[in-house]
Parts: sequence; structure tokens; C-alpha cells
Amino acid sequence: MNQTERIAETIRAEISEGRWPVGMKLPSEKALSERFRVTPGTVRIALRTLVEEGSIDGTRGARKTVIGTPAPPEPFDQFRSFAQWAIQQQRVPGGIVRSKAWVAGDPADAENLGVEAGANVLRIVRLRTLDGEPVMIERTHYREAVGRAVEQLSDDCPSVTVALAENPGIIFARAQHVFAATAASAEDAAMLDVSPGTPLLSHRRISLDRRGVPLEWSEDRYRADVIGVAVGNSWAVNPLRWVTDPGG
Amino acid sequence: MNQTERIAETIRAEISEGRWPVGMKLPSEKALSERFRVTPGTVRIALRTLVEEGSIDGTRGARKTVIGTPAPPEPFDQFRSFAQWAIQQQRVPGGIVRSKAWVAGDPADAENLGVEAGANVLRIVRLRTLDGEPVMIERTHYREAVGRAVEQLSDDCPSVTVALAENPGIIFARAQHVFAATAASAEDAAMLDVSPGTPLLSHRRISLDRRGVPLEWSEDRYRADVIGVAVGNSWAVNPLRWVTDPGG
DNA sequence: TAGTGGTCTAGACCACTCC
DNA sequence: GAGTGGTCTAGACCACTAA
Repeated sequence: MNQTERIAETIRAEISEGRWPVGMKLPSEKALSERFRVTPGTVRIALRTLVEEGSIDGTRGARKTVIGTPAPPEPFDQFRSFAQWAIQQQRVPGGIVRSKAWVAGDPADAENLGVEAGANVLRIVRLRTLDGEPVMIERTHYREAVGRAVEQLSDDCPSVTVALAENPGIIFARAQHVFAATAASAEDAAMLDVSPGTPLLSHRRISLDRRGVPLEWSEDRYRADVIGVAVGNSWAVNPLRWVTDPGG
Repeated sequence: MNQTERIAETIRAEISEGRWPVGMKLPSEKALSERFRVTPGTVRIALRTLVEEGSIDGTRGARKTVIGTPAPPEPFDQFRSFAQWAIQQQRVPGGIVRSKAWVAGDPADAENLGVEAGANVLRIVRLRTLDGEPVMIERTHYREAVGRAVEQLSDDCPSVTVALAENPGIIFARAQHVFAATAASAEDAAMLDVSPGTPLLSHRRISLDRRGVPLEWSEDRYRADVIGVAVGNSWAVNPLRWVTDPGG
């Protein structure tokens, strides 16, 4: 554990338990540095993470002010693994593979995965459930190397993400997402147990490894009355942008 | 301009124009520090922003590798100001105020704005257009102090965000967003020129100032065939999370 | 004007990658 | 084992806030 992480974690906890109420100014960096027996620079790095999380104010020249209860950001995997998220919500996740097939990559696969058209692509359609209720459909396309690892998992494997993490060569490092809305097709409607035409939240994503190589892309559809997507942004960190022609 | 920003900007540009192609290793921090005449620590801070943007790799002990073309993140205001975004896209933004009224805050206003039920709230419904085509509806609720500033703007003011930034007491510092999908109501359909029931992307947001005080909240609806929302995340920065019961 | 945070320098030490 | 990046220390200097 880093010093900076340790300090950030300690102050986060103290804000949560009310030792530094909202509106109160934190001690100066110098005071905190003496308390934690580190230099002021180290304290500043720790406080910067809290500023980026949006729980303390970052005005220059003034003491840091507590803005709100800190919510440490979800780890990256938490937005890849539906199962992990569901368990944290104290819901029971389920997953049913509805179809699985090696196909010749079409132009969309070629563009999204950076492979040639016709290359081997593993296409899997999964229905995800919460407490037995169907809530989302994943239509995922895997690059050949990843598909071979996915293929060896059992169909009722609760978390593909966790299972793939065991695989040394496959590291999901970042992803790009586009959100839109779409009407449930007849197939969607049957799987999600809604009427055809029901509005669904459409989530297209491309997952990349540390070197920027696309590992998978997916078009997921959510029952929008049950599950949505939350995002935070700030002057310090703004990952959001509008796009025209979202596809979906 | 900071040293760190200057260095990050220079390297970003050099990657974009192909001086450091994808897959090539960047010079060491020591070499870069001599080139820019700063200390290695300063170079590292500059490179960290590129790592967070996802354009270079951040493996420890190895030289930084170019992953892809850098896309500097949008400034925070860019996701508040529809007009600024549209102009950057070389589209012509338009805005029409469809209704504007001071109302007594209902429970939703009380919760989202942190005011008492019955407090004065300015409620404005705007129709936004791109090149004359209607693309989104904003239903915004302003806290009283902000509403008084908004009220003084002319109805055809192209960018409320820009106009409000002139106001010294009102600083938008961060926001929370929830995305879902919803069916166009009769009113929505008439304004957006679509059929009732058409799936729309629903975007609920709460905008806060630096001290965490809510300034406005809004429920926006987008024509999902024209406009969507893109988000990037990585192991370094992950602002995304799923939520149950998105409202919408 | 005093205090504070933001930036940058200079350098020590360790963990890790690569040859 | 050489080279490299990540962490942390120590301190100078400046910009800004708050009284």
C-alpha cells in the first residue's frame, strides 16, 4: 500500500464517519503531513485524488473544504463485470448463453477489432438476469485470441471477466463506450420479456488492452426501467462528450 | 501555461503528426527532461496526463509506448454547453424556450436541489436544434439564485452556460449524470418531430458548484438516432457505474 | 499581510523490465 | 546487471485567499 493511498483512504473514511463534516475546512497540508509523518508534497498527491473524486474542494490558496460524502470510484473491472456489480448490490446475478459461434468478421468487426474482414471472430449472445429477472442482453464479438480463451469457459460461468483475468496474456486496460437508445426488436423483446418496441438503453463498447489492441466489442441492451448508467464529471476529470450518429 | 501542460501539449502534437508512431517507445524521462530543460519529475507529471488520456502505455520499469492517437479530453464546460459543442462540430446550434415559469419546488426539486419543498424554482423547457433539426429537449430546474440570473437572459440566448459564466457567484464545478432510455411522450413527440413512443436517450443530471451546492438539475431527452453520449474509462480513471432504478 | 496551496527543482531509493 | 519508471523527501518560489 502506498503512502498516498493510505492517506487518501484514511481521510476518506474520516469524512464518511463524520469527523470532517461537510463545509468544514480540512487541516493544512503542513498539519496533515506532520500527522501522517510524510512531506507536504505527499499529502497533496493524496488530497488530489479526493479532489478528483469530487469530495473536497480544490481552490488555490484556500484550505480544502469538505464538499460531500466521498464515493471512491469503482475499480475498472467493476464496470466490466456484471456479476461482481450485482453481488455488491446484494442481488443474485445470472447469465445464460443464448448463442455462441465462430463467424467470419464483417466490416463492423474489422473496424472495431482492428482485424481484416473475414478474420475469425467469436460471437456470443448472453442474457443477463438479476434475481432471475432478465435485465440486459450482451452481444459480444471477441478477437480470435480472446475467443479461444472464452470458449473454454463453461456456459454458466458467472463472471467471464474474472475468469479471463486468470489468463496472463489478456489484460483489459481501458474501454470506449457510446450510449444511445433503441427499440426492442422481436428477439430482444422475447429475451427480456417486454413488448417489442420498448425503449432500451443501448451501450456499445470497445475494450482495449494496455497496448491499445481491441480485445472485444459489444452491443449491450438494458431494460431501462431496471438498470441505467451513472457517470460523474468535474473540471478536473471530464470523460463525457456528445457524439453524432451513435449507431445503436 | 504550466510547464507540465506545455510538455504534454507538445508531445500530444508530435504523436498526432506522426513523429512518434504507434508502437514506438518514447525517449526516457531523463532524455525528455533535458530536451524540455525541466527535471524528470516534471516530465513524469506531464506524461501521466497522457497515460490517463489513454494515448501512451504506463507500464512500470519499461519505456512509455505510444498506444494511439491522443484525444485530449473535452473541457468540463464542453459537456454543459450544447452550443459550444455544436459549433465545434461545424453544426449550427439553435435553442427555443418552450416554457419558463417560477414554480413551488416539488419533492424531486427538494431532493435534487437540496432546498425545502415549496421553495422557488425556475423551470425552463428548451428545445435544442442542430442545423434547424430538433434533436433534444431540456427540462431544467434552477435553484432560486441561479434562476434569477437565467431569467435575465434573452430567450434566444445561444448558450446559457457561457452567459452564466459571466456571473461571478455561479460556478459549475462538477455534475452527476444518469443515462437511461424512455419512450417519447406526446409532448416530446410533437417537439422532436417523431412518433409518440419513439425510444429517446434519457439524461438526468445534477450540476454542483465548487462547494457541492446543487445549482440546477435537468432531465434531457435526445433523439437517439442523431445524438448519443460517449465515455472513456481506464484502469487509471473509471467514472462509470451501473445503477438500479434509473428513474427516467 | 500572513497563511495556504500549486509548481517546480534536486535527488535518494526501490521495483520492475529488458537484454 | 543496466536502465527505467514510481515513490517519496526536502525545500524554493509564486499565486491566490482570507482576514
